[in-house]
Amino acid sequence: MSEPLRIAFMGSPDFAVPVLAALAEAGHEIACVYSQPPRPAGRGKKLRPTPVHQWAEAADIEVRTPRSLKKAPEQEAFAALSLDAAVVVAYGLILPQEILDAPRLGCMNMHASLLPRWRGAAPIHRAIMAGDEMTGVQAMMMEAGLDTGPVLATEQTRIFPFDTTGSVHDRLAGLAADLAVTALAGLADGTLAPQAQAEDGVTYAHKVTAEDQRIDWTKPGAEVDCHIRGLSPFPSAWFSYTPEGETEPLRMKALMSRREAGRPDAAPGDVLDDDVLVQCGDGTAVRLLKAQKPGSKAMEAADLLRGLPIVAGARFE
RNA sequence: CGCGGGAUGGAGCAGCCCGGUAGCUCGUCAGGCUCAUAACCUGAAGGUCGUAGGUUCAAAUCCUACUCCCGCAC
Repeated sequence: MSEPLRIAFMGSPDFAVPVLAALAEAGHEIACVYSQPPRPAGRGKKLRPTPVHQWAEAADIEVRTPRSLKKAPEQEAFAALSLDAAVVVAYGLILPQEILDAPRLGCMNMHASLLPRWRGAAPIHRAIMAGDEMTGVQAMMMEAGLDTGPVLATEQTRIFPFDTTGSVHDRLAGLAADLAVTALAGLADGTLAPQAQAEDGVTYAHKVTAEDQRIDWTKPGAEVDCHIRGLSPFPSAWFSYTPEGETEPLRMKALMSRREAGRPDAAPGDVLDDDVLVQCGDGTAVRLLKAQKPGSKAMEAADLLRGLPIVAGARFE
């Protein structure tokens, strides 16, 4: 193993936890963990620390949760850590130049896309929603711009037709954990040289909003399929369905799908058989393999259909 | 005290408002039919109806508290 470094870790969601754990496992001294402040979340509006926060607390590492790093006192406190490096993974705060400059080796970010494609907040979602066939994680040196820094190391993975944001997320988190350790070592001993990102092919992975979630059955089957898998399991795609004899529509979540052939005479949103095959806009269809109705957990289509009749001729909106 | 939905054999649900023998679809097991089958027929096993109290002659059903789950909001 390489020289142990004194580092800070900055991250918030689940995705960042394996990276933090791997760095600790590799023998680095985690001087401090920065994470988003606990926010009211979940039912009941309880304050909930981020997954990174919880992990660090359990490991008895100091956790700081500033709202911002733009003010001098926070920056001084950060500089006072006398760090070799900072590793940043989905932290959620802008790092001002003063912070970026403080660690001896700089700040290294782990990003879940093949830059310069999908700079920004939701790279995994956007890659799958766009139908990308390849993605990956990259270690890069942070600059003032949004995910614009030079890349140290890359690990790629394919996106399969059966992948969801959840499955790719977990795969990339594992890759990121390993890559962070080797990239940090390479950065420290100078064997890895940062390479500037390509100037072409820049796209931005905008945060997924509530309006992004509703399924538009008039879109081509490929898009609907990618939309469903790209938003699964979180925040999830949904559509509206009013069962026979009911007046209130149900808000149904679609969590897994597969593309299939449609029927030339069917309209988008029509259910074509008794196993939730749904017509899309370009004459192809999408079969729902996993879905969720209000009040219930996500279910395989077969389980769902036992309690909720959806037969050929039904219609999704 | 953010709003709402839910917990019933292995799975998904109905029954609850108007208390009184536990029901449906599927799965499992056994047998039958069939060249054969995830098909069909017959039969069987499997449930302290989330937990704890209360009301009642009697509670899945009414009342109270609690636990866990789901959606919205965030």
